[in-house]
Amino acid sequence: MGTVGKAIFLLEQFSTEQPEYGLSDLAQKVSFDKATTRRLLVSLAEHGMVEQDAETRRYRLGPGVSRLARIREWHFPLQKMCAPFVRDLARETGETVHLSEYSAGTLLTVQVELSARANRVNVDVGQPLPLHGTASGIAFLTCARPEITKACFEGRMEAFTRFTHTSRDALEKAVNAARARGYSRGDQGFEEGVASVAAPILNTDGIAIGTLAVASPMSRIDAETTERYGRLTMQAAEAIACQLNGGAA
Amino acid sequence: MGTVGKAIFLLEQFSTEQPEYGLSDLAQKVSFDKATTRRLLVSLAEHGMVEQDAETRRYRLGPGVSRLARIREWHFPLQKMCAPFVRDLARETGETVHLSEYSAGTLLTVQVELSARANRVNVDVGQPLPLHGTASGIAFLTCARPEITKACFEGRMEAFTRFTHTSRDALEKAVNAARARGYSRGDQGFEEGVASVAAPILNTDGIAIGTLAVASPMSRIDAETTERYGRLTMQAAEAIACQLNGGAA
DNA sequence: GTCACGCGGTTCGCTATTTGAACACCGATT
DNA sequence: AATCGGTGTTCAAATAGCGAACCGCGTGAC
Repeated sequence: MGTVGKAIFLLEQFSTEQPEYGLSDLAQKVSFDKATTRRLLVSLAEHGMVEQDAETRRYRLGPGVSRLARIREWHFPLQKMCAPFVRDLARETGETVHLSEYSAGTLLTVQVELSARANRVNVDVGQPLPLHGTASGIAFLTCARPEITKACFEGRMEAFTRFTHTSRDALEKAVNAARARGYSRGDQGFEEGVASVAAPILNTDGIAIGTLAVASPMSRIDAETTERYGRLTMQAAEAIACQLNGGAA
Repeated sequence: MGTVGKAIFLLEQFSTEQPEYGLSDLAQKVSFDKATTRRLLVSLAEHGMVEQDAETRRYRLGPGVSRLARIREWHFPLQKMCAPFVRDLARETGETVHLSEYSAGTLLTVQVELSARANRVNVDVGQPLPLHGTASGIAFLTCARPEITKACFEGRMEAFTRFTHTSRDALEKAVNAARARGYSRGDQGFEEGVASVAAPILNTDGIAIGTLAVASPMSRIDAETTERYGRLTMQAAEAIACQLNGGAA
């Protein structure tokens, strides 16, 4: 791994559950030398990508990352643009809706609108979703760049539940079915008792950049509602794509 | 400059005005070798910090930066938290209000609420504000970490207008006056015809992390309104700090 | 058509940067 | 005061980065 790879790897250790690290913690977690870790952190800190608490000496993400993100959101306002669609879909279905964006091998949850019901599916912002094991992932694979699909098919497929597709064959079948249908179904592939539908959000070239998904407890779901949610999700994803790309159209 | 420094420097070239670069453009802009630039970009792309348009082959900021920013905002929701205060202050004053956060030597504009008046001051999100030349900067310096103040006093002070403080003496006087007053005044130090007041936002240690500022056209401002806006800004900044740090309190 | 230019991308020997074990430090805790 | 858990620093060894020169491709001039 190159030096910048390591530096970014450090940044990626920070999460909502673990937003701060001491030097040694972090060095151990990524198994770099303490000295190395420190030099990287100092470099990052010089540019505001991390900051060190003056008192506790612990490190956390700095203002620099927010700055970069604002620049990106400025000319590619995925989140802002999708917010109303996500809300509407959540209202129409009464279920948890989440929006994900593809990044470096997985789908990252960007936005979540939780169901108002007591029995609901919880998804966290920032949570990565495996391509092979979720409705979102399968929807994404229906229109992903060939390299990505290939890498996914050829990689190891972890089994999250006893329903997870773990063979290339099974996955390919699921993807093809989803492609034909226009939306994907995920039956407890990632978490037992959860059924989802998802549709890809396409860019101008017809390549998926992310997905929109509805996740419900199995108990509330039958073939008919699945179909209904699937259609709604698909329509919302298309509307998003339309606004993202065309503007008007 | 170390390798990670260079990598981040690349990221910092992207801005709202110039959100995309070709390889050669970028290499020339930062004056690195093309090969170097490319290697860095590839490393960054592997982690989603930049992405390359499949068609035009140009590079832009990737989803990775948004992800990191979301993690940061999650446990340090500066922007979300400040939004209502910024709006209220804008409503009370009828002028443009902007919130900045300190990062790597300057204040970065995080949020702007523009005045509804036709004749108003415009500030862009992401715009960096020099410490020595703006009301925000001076407010920040009243409670900055000593190293920062020192570096600023000893560094070169660019003159943006004929009113900019360019000597250590003048700046120090302005900072001291602001500290005594509780808020800073900036009279056309950055842009002619613009008068601002600003107050620092402090962390638990009493160190400034950012500023809140009101910017008005000179024509609408007199000593009395300046004083009024100053007080309002100060109060809002204190309220923000209180909520950021204490929670309740 | 073809020539030359500009562009993205790649190669490979040289060298400077990074590396990490060992060490120094500082503040709590016993 | 001695031990522990942590941050931060040093320096010879080695690894990773560097960049001039290179390829291949598309484009526009002539």
